[in-house]
Amino acid sequence: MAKRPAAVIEPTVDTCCASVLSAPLDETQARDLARAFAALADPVRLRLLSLIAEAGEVCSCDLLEALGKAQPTISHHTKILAEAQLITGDKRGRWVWWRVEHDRLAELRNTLSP
Amino acid sequence: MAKRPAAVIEPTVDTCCASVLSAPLDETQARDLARAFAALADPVRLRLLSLIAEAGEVCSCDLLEALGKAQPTISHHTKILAEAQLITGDKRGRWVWWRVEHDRLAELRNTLSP
DNA sequence: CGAATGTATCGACGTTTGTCAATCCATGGA
DNA sequence: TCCATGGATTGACAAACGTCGATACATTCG
Repeated sequence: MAKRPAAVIEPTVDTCCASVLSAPLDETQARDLARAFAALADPVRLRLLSLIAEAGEVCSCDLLEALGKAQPTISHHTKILAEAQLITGDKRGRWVWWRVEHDRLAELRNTLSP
Repeated sequence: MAKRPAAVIEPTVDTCCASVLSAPLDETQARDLARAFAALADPVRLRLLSLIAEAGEVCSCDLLEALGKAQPTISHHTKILAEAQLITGDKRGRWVWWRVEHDRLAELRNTLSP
């Protein structure tokens, strides 16, 4: 399990999003952050994310049967997660391989820190 | 600023929610977590949360003018945040004083940790 | 090339969500 | 007791969202 490429990650973080707790957000910050959390506000997307995280890399076809949803539905959800930069897709041959953007996840985590 | 009562907080944490990244979520976990993130997925609620966090304690009347929304709208949002256990309201006299549930916020933060 | 297959896009449908005017409830002061 | 005030609830409406069948696009294989 977890054939993630070892990775050293987590260098460039928290240069993007303001913390919710440190100072009142202006409307733009609030709108952007809300959009990011909205990507996490769906059970199918959370399961999708956790499946990708566990496997390291997954192609959409695997997600289909794992989640019991129609193919356009899965495609819809991967798109939303990708737009939120929580996953990225790599099209290799006929398949798209998805992996988690751990840096982005850390950014979001930081917005909830004091 | 920040007249928070000193507080020692952050003792009992992470006994509630499974991490999104450690193992695939089942449908129940995913549904509950999604509901929690949905509470954060609205710009008005994020600003509300950050206003309460900054002030330590705020009554709804102050939030009204700060956010430029009608009173039922504010009431609606505080209810959703309270149901998600992200804030708690204390009715003292005629006013309700809101404060942030930092423990709950830490729980959510942990669900995004590896 | 043409058939097969993995994904994305489109269109439609039912549900959920954010918003506010009107109203109700509860508390405190006259 | 009566009135004033802060907040919650109700009802209505428009916008956004999740879902899937049909279809289009792209790549691979024969």
